[in-house]
Amino acid sequence: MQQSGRPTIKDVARAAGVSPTTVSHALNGKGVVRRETVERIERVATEVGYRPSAIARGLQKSRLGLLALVIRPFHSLDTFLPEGVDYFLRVAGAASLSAMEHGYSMMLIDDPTRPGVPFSALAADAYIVTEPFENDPVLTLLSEQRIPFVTLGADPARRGEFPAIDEGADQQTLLMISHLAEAGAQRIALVTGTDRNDWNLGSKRSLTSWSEARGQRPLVLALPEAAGERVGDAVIDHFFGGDPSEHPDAVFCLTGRHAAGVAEAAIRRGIRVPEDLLVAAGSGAMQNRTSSPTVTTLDLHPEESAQLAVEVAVRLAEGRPIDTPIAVPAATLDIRESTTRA
Amino acid sequence: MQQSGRPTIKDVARAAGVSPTTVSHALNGKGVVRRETVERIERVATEVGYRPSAIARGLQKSRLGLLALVIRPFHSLDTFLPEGVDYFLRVAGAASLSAMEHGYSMMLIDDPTRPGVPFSALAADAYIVTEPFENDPVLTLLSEQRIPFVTLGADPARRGEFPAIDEGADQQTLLMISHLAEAGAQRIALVTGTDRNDWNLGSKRSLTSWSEARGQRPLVLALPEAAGERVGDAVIDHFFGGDPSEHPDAVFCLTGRHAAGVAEAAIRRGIRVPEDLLVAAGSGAMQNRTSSPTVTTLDLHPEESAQLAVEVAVRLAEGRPIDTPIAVPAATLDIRESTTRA
DNA sequence: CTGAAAGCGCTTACAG
DNA sequence: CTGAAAGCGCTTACAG
Repeated sequence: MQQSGRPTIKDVARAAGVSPTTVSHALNGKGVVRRETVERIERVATEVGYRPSAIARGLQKSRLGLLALVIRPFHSLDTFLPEGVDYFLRVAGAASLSAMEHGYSMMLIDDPTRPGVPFSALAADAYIVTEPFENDPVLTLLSEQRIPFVTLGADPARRGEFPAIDEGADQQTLLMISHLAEAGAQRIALVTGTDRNDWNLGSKRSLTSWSEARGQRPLVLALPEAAGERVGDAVIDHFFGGDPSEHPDAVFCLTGRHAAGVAEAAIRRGIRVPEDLLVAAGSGAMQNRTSSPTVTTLDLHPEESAQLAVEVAVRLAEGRPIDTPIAVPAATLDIRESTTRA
Repeated sequence: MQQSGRPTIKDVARAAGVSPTTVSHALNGKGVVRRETVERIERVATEVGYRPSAIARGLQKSRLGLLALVIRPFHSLDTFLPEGVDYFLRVAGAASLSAMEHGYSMMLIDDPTRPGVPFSALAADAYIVTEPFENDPVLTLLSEQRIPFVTLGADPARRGEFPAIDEGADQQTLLMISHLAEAGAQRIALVTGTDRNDWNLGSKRSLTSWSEARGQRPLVLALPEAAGERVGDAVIDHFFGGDPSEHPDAVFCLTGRHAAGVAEAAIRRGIRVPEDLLVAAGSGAMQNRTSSPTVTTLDLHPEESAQLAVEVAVRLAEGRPIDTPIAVPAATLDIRESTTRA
């Protein structure tokens, strides 16, 4: 029956005394097969432990039932994911679960344009690319190969060219700026990461124009995402080094860990939070809710976005139309102690 | 050339004026092909944007270059991953990265024994199953189908039957018990989760025999993992309700979030931590390092374990022998304020 | 050095 | 209602 490996459709056919065609029909509910035959085939199939090969089937339809999530900053997050970088992992978890609900599996991959990537890394039916870089080569590759994809956040240089779940980082930044201003901030500094994605670039643009509209020199500093809390002193040194009239009274860090470090460093150096300095984060890290003071963050709703991305990816994989523009979950504020003055 | 979809090996062959066989040989460095021919074929291949189909290739070798990570408590973690459940996500991240380094992609899947799972969920070359349940049907399925797998933690009912990265939860528990005893604990209570995995069952066994050896009635309580910090009051009520001579002076919670809740509830109710009560966690959550007091945890080294699991899975997928027993990274202690008396 | 043929395990017109 | 045949895109003996 099964000489070396798994039983195939032929084994089932032989054991049931029918042709492979009929087995296929019976098991897939295609064509017309007599009731009894179907039942016999099903019985035999489970007896011999038959399980159709996803690969062989994939070859027909050139679809594997596989989605891929490209976490763009995977490597800048460091070989081992630092604790507290919740955002991408929450996206990955939600996306995987959601994919299964749609009948797909989800692959987690790094950059598929690197030489020597596994072939399987390009075998997915559709791709979700999180936080693409400016002119991201991954998007270029996928679109050249006509492989369907959707991005989570836009390629800042090619916004609108590709399907995207994208509220716009500038939009999100504005939400936080307004909150800080309402909370009393006159001079807001921004700390971004260094990856050239929309999240970093768009926020900078947004803060810059806000500052300039008020006749202020924009206070912006870019520091590596992976540096985490360690950036605290560097940020304080940078913004509180020179002319006191140029000191910010609020610091908005795009990453939660940067914000945690800044709040800690400020307090350690006698700058009270929130009395002297408001501190807020773009993408919340766990410690922002437990630190003292707790830190105000944006909630980017990673799970909802991931679910939406999966939905779009599935439609693309199946060649079905997508609703455009895609309605995106809007960022909301989690207001905490660090921006709440008594 | 490429009528509807991607170019195939035939398109390349035609464009290069050779047979598909020669293209295959040239591109894979198999057989003997003249230098110039190889170069011409390579040139043509990139010109037409040819990329071999991982699926077709997979059909030959019945290998896709795909690994799968089955996160067993995926659903008990809830549809959306609660923040702070670091452990499994760190495993997932490290495993995905490590897989790519070995030339494989990594799929994240939920229970592949559920009816209606995508076929692709069973198409991986080898599986990693994290924290299998007692007599886990996933392991039964995989082993029946002769699909290679390795577990992260053992099936408590079938320890030793399958390849496993497994230090043994009882071992790990003992490490923490010793620490608590050294820190002055006389009576240690244990709070486990409710999944029937080795982590929960082995710890209970370990604490039970330790208590009984000292002539004490074991203090053990099982509460759902997903309840998180909310269990705090229930735990305090349970252990501090009755006879004061039976009150614990240390609580060891297997999950970090349980521990965070217990410490918070204790303090709120006038039980000082660590003076009156030591609190510790098995698997650290982020907030354990930032809460006040910070909470002592075990470090289970999820990244190293994940890497090791990938290595084993790859060997299994390729039919290579594995070193047994597998040398496992030992849990270590992260001693913090909650178990440090002045 | 190169290619025709068979085959991997399925599905899908098509014919009976 | 059932099956023989072709084909999905590759690889791999084998023959020339």
